Amino acid sequence: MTTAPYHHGNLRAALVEAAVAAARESGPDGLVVRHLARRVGVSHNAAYRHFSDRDALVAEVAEVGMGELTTAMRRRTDRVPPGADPEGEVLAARARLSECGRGYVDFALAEPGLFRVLFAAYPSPPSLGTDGTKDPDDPFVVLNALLDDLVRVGHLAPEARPGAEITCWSAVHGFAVLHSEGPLRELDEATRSAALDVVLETIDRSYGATTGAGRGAAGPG
Amino acid sequence: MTTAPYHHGNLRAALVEAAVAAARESGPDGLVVRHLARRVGVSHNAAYRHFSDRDALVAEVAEVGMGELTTAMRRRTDRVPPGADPEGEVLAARARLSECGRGYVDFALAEPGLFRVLFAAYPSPPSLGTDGTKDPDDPFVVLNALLDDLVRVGHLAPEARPGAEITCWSAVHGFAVLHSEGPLRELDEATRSAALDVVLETIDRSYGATTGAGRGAAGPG
DNA sequence: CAGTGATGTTGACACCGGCAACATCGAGGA
DNA sequence: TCCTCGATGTTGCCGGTGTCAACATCACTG
Repeated sequence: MTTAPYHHGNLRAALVEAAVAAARESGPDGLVVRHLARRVGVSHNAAYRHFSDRDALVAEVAEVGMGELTTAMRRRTDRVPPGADPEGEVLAARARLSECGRGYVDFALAEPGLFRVLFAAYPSPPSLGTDGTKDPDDPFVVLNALLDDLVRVGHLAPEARPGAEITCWSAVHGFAVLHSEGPLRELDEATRSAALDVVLETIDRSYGATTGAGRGAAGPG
Repeated sequence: MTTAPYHHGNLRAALVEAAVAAARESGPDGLVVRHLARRVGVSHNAAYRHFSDRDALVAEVAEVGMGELTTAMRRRTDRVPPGADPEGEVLAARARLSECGRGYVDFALAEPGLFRVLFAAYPSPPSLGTDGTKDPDDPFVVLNALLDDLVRVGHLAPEARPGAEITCWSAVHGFAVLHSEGPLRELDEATRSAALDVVLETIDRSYGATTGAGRGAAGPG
C-alpha cells in the first residue's frame, strides 16, 4: 500500500474530467471547486494552481461540451448518404439540415447539464459571416456549411440565405432549451419528437418556398 | 426626525419590489436575500418571515416578470387593427403573430435580467392543448390564441396547427436567449433586427405554404 | 548537492442561505 | 385599563463556498 504521493501528477486533466462528470450530473451548480478537489483526492485550493478562477474551469468544461455537441451533430449529418442525381442532392441537403437540428436537440436532452454549462460560457461566434478562421468544433460553422449547401443545390434561394443560420439556430436552440430544462420539460417522448418534426418541417417547407412569395404581413408595422 | 419603527409595515411588498429591481439590474445572481433586506432597511433574515425560501422570493419575481412579458406581447398585438375584408383579416392575423414574437424578443432584450429569472422558474404550462383554465398572464395562452386565429382566417392549414405553438415559441425563445445573454449578444441593433425579421418571415412563409407541399426530407431518417 | 520553481496543503476571510432564540409591538379579551 | 399572545423583526450562529496568503514538498538544474 503505497501512500499517496504529495503531487498528483495529472491534476489539471483529472479536475477537468471530474468537472465534466459533475456538469453532466448536476449542471453548472454541480461545478463546486471544493467538491471536485475532494473527488480527485486533493485538498481544496489545489485547483487554483491550474485555473485562475472557477470560471476558467467552467470554460474548460464548456469547451469539452462544445466538442461533444458538434460531434453529435456531425454524427447525424454524416449518416445521410449523398444524392445520386441533382434531385437526390436536394433531398440529401435538406435531410442533412434536419439531422443537424435533431443532433443538437438530442444532445441537449441527453446531456442537459453539459448543455447548460456550454451556453453559460459560449463565446461570441467569431465569424457571423462566412469568412474568418473556422473553428471545426463550432456548431455554428457546421450549420453555416449546411445552409450554403442548401443554396448550392438550389433548394434555398440565395436572397433567403442571409439570416438563415440565425433562424435555424434560434428554432432549434429554443426547442432544446424549452424542453431540456425549461417549461416544456415534462412532455413525453412521443409528443416531443413529433413537435421537433413540426419545427424542422416548418423550416424546410419555408425554404422550399423561397421564390418571392410570402411577404407583406411580417414587416414592421 | 422620527426614528425608524421596529416593524416595517409593508415588508413583503417592499421586498418583492426590491427583488424585481435587483433582478432587472443583475438577473438571478442579483437576487441575494441579504442585500434585498439591507436595501429595504431591514436586517437579514427578516425576509424569512414572508418567504419560506429564497426560491419562493425568486418565484414571486418570476411571476411579476411573466406579467410584464405578457403585457409586452399584448401591447404589440393590440396595435394591429382588425382587417376590414377577409383578406385584410388574414393580413391582420399574420401581423399579430409577428408582433407577438417581436414583443417577446423586445422584452427579453430590454429586460434580460427579468427574462432570465422568469425562465429559471417558469412553471410547466398547464394547458398544452386548448382546454383547461387559461391563465391570461401566460404568454403561451396568448400565442395559442393567435395561432387559432391564423387557422380561422384560413392562412394556416388545420393539419399544420398541432405543434405550431411549440415551433413559434421555440424560434422566438431561441432568438431571445441567443441574443439577450447568449453567444449572439454582441450583434448590433440593425443586424439583430434584420435577423428577427428573417425568423418571423420564415415562419410566416411556411404557414402560407401549408397546402400539402413541402414534405420528404424532413421525416426521420 | 544546494536551490529554485512548480505543485499541493493549511488556515484564514468574507459572503451567502438558513436555523434558533430573543425583542418588539399591536390587537383583543379580562 | 391592563395583560397576554401572535405576528414581525433582530441578533447570533452554523455549514458551505470562492479565494487569498503563507507554508510544505518535490523534481529538476546548475
